[in-house]
Amino acid sequence: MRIATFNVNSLKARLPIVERFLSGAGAPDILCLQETKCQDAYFPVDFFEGLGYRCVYSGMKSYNGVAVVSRATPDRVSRGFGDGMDTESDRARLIIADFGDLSVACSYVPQGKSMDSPDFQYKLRFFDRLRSLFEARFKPSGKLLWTGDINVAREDIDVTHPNNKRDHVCFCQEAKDALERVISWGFVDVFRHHRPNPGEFSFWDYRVKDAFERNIGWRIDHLLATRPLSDASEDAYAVRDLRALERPSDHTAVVGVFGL
DNA sequence: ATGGTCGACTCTCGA
Repeated sequence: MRIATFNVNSLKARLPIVERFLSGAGAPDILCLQETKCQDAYFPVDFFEGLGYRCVYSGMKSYNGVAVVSRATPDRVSRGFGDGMDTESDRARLIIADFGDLSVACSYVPQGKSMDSPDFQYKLRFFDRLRSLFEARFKPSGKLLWTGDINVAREDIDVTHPNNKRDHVCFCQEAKDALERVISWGFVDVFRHHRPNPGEFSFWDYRVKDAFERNIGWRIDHLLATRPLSDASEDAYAVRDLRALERPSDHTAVVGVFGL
């Protein structure tokens, strides 16, 4: 089965691209969406059901918003961390869906704005809360995929110009350390396992001229799998075709193929 | 290359 993650930067604006992705060859069985920017009351349920998919979602006005779209109906869904401290933003940034013994955590990790911003502290806390949630609800010996826009590039090969980004909220050591503390709970970077070479990106900044054409990008959308799940992984790839369509998102979809 | 653009929504913010 295929599991994909895609930061759509407004679901409404990207419906034609999502439709193409879900209708074509290699359509994912499970698609995790971020930055839907869509309130729950307006989520396009009928659009997805018309394509043969179920959907669960957690959005808010204007910003954030995540969803899990799937051919199968999830057995259980949770929104936010459920730690008694959830804000509207938290609930619109994390949704977990269970499909039998497979759990899929779809997250939109806060970007952080700048290292001296309170938003950056929120980002660091977000990672800590994710680790606590994984510790409490899951086991590294189970099948869990943590995916989404994680907003951290792990290594120098995950960005085009690493030396210009040492103070960036998505590349500074503090952010990397926070991500690594979650990964060290028991995740394998499935995409990097299958694609060891530089130049594999999932995000190209709109503000950089011809960023996609020149491949000036970042790998910040991740597929992180517990060992039993990564052992079942057969391939992973970024769907560059979606960027060739009209009005592309600044991210593209990243797909993992699993022998499940 | 965070100078730049894009989307949602207010006339600016977040990314």
